[in-house]
Amino acid sequence: MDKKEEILKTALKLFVEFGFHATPTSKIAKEAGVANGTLFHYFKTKEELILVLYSQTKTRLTEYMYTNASKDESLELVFKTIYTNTIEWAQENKTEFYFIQQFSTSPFYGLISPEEINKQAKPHLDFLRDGIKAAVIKPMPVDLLYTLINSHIAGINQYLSSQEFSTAKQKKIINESFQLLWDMIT
Amino acid sequence: MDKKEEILKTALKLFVEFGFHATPTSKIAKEAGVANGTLFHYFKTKEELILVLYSQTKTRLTEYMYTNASKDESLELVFKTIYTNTIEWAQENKTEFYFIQQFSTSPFYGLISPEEINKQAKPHLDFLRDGIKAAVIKPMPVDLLYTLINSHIAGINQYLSSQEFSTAKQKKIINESFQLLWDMIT
DNA sequence: ATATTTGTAGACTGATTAGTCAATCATTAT
DNA sequence: ATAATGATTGACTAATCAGTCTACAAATAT
Repeated sequence: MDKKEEILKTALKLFVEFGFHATPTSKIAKEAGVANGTLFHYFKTKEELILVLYSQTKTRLTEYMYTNASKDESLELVFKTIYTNTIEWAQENKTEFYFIQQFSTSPFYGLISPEEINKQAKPHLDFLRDGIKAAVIKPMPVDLLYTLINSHIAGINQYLSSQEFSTAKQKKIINESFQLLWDMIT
Repeated sequence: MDKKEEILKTALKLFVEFGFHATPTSKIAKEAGVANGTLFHYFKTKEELILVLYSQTKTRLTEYMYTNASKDESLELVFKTIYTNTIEWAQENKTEFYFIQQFSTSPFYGLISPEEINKQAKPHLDFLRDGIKAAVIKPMPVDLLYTLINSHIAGINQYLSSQEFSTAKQKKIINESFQLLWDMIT
């Protein structure tokens, strides 16, 4: 399954660089070093390729978010770990993160089933509900909370990507902006 | 200049509904009720049409943001007016707002000159700098502040668009989320 | 009135596109 | 060994695309 991976990897890169509109399948195949037909062997249509790419990438991010977030710790610490993980992943996988955003604000997003969207969001919403029940997080609609947190993270990430920061400086920004967010929601 | 407006209006709608990749100029012309050649009379290329559409729409939003934000009022009140204006505009011009987001997270955004980006952001950054000087807003990089505020607004707007709220409920959400943001940055 | 520019039309084109197909090649199962 | 299955190829096609061109109409200037 080496070629399939190569196609996905190349497609991701080209979509981010040139956009969906200006990335022909022929270019993807060529740059991936496979024949035209091979692409369509693995993906029935260009659209399917795009959708698979999104689901896969989004899943990878979601999985990474919860690494080392052991439930034994305090709610704040777990939340901070998830927060930090997310920004770290975004910084280390800029193309992937940008692709997720590009996809999410495109008409393609409407093709993702509500089930899949809910499935992706569920762990986060559950976590926030726990936080409210424990009277740590302010009582408000979890959907609103979730959107607010996501937007905040997107913002921080945009800022971190806009300039070159040293690792130390970067850590400082992440810590401080976490505190802003945490104070806002608790 | 009726037809030019019609082309822009139709293009906006179609780009949001189908995306850049799946909106041929022929479809825009047809739905706008003009001939194919007319579109290219007003816009040299499809790309130019897209760029003009963005600049125009972004300018309209920026102008609307400052309506009734008289500098005589307190900083908080001015900021709240701008905040409320923005969300109101976004809610009343959902297609336009969505287009701005779609464009901003697409490779087309890279074609906007730094001058134009700075020009659009300048009034906002100046305002924030004043707020910091007046010791009202927390001292931090204005770029970070700006990004954070923008993201917050995008989030609230997304939430407001996700469900149908009554006008009263909507106002309540806007007020409360403003308070969250204001507390966060002051 | 006449000339000039500007707006509008839509048929047309050359290039490009997504996707197909028939034919090999590689791998695994029998 | 032989059969069967899946992977891979690249030439091919039918459709579509952005953009051109010629012609004419309307408005404006001289």
